[in-house]
Amino acid sequence: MGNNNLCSTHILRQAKISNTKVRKSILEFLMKNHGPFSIDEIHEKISTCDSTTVYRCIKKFEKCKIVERCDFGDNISRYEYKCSEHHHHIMCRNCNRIDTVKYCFVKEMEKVLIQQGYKEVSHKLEFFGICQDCQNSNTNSEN
Amino acid sequence: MGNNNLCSTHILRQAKISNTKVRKSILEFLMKNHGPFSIDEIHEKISTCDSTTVYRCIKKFEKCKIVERCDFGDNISRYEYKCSEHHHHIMCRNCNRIDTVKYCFVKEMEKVLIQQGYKEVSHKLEFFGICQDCQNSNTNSEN
DNA sequence: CGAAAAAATGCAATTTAATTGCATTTTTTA
DNA sequence: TAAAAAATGCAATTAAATTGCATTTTTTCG
Repeated sequence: MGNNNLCSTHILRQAKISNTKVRKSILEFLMKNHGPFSIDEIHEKISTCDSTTVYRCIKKFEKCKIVERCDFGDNISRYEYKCSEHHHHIMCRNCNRIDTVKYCFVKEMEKVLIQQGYKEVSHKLEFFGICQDCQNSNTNSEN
Repeated sequence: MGNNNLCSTHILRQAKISNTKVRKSILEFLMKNHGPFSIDEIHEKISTCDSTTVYRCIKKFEKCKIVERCDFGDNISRYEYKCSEHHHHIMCRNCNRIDTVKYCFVKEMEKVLIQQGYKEVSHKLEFFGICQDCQNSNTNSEN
């Protein structure tokens, strides 16, 4: 088996999680292919395992920061291999096609997207952090 | 009944949708209170109607651009009255408290949030538009 | 290496946000 | 004010995601 196998194995080892056949398949699929994928899309490619297992693997990957979740507001979570360069996405409101956006200042980015041929461009931006109340009280709801 | 009632009635009329008791209650609640709310939260306040009706009203409001949907990646849609000034949100990763963010350049904004006392600040930014394929073919999946 | 411990998997069942169908009620039209 | 159109309540359904548990695979460590 080739380089990719070694690579995925290495990543799993480094994350200190079990190096199973299913995890390797999922990780290799995500590493070889661009763009965020839904659980269903991943499951279709990794046809050898149950979809529950995909859910569990991806959840583990997310916790280990191997993948990142993207939300496009259609109640379907999509996941992407967390590669080096910071980027965003654009989804067509009509066909749901997802493209990569490499620029990073909101208004500027929208202009570039319009130049690229997209129309009716808008964006969703949400922030996450730990608020002061939570910093003071030590209650932490993460498991 | 006071000014708020007139106001919500006017908005519904302007949107050319029926001016019902339930819709007025929901709209007035959203107009009086800041921050995006889940269907459950709205339903608890508008205790006189079925939750299905809240879903349907909010969907209608969204279509008429009276409210805007926010996604924080927890599989719960939240809705906010679409007031004049452009802004974003920050949700505490621990307690899910949601605050308003009035600034608008990503990295700058993160700095301001950190100055405001938030820690471990990150953001999610997704774009939406109509891609060239969809502009060319006239298939439109919206109903 | 090989047995014990730990972790992952498959399958079935469950949870929960959201949607749909349909009879009834309310609102709008004219 | 009567007819038409739209909204509502309730029950049932859909679909993404989660959980429990028996079985299998992987890891640990003597």
